[in-house]
Amino acid sequence: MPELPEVESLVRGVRQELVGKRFADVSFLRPDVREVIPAARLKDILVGETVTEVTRRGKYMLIHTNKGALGVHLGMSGRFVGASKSALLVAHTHARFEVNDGLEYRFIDPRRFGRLFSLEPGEVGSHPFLAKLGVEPLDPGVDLRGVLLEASRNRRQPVKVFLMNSEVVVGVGNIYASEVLWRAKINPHTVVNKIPVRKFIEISRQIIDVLSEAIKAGGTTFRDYRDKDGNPGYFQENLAVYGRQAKPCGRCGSKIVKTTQAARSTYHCLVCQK
DNA sequence: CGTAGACCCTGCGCGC
DNA sequence: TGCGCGCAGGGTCTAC
Repeated sequence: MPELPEVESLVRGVRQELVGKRFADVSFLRPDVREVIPAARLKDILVGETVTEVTRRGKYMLIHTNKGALGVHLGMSGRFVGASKSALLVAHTHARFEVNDGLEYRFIDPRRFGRLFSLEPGEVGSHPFLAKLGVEPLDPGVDLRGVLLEASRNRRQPVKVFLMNSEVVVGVGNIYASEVLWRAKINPHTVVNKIPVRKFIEISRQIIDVLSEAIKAGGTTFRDYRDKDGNPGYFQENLAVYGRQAKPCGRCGSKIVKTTQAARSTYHCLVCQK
């Protein structure tokens, strides 16, 4: 469900509302999501503790206290939404994080591809889920073009699959990978180490531009992404190819085609993406 | 080491 | 109306 812009939008909202507040109670409605939830450790880290900051690493949201952090990944269908404590529970609500003034956050995830886990203080760089993640594309200190170029040297996979490899660069998921390549006028099926070096400037620039624009629009709600208030994002109105099979390309008017790569849908224009 | 494919799980829209 | 099928913003594990 969420890619980097959706998680970033969520993180900003949660940060604004939670930093400085204290968790009154935390409860888990089932023992596991994707893995077993470390319930006792999370209660120790959160209950009675003040939220010091809310951060993002790739598609992970991290809610910190002085005792450690709660890690949240939304998977494909996860939501992390604020609600009043007395509001009815919707199906697939797996965890409740109660704050001290009648508010709580709920983790809802029908497919259970998401995860809830604990981090010890200072473990952001070494936790098994985070340690192997690639660079943050929107970090101004990152030479994105250089990283992509270097990582592509020994790879023979299609460029779209390559861009979705979170061990190289985080946050580029199935929607934005197609969008980036349309903007860069590159066919998603092109083997990545056959792409001319000069084109990596354009690829990296479009990654940064697309993700930045999507964050400004509050993310993309193609099916069911929602922010902490249950509101959708609006970037879907700006999608050039994703979900637009058989519709005209906004640049050349040719039909957008839908193909499959690594079991995921890919969209591109046959004419202007070479 | 790099790559392809299976797999995890539930819900929804579609065609019949 | 009811049912089966395919598909869904992700990530990990295995076999080659």
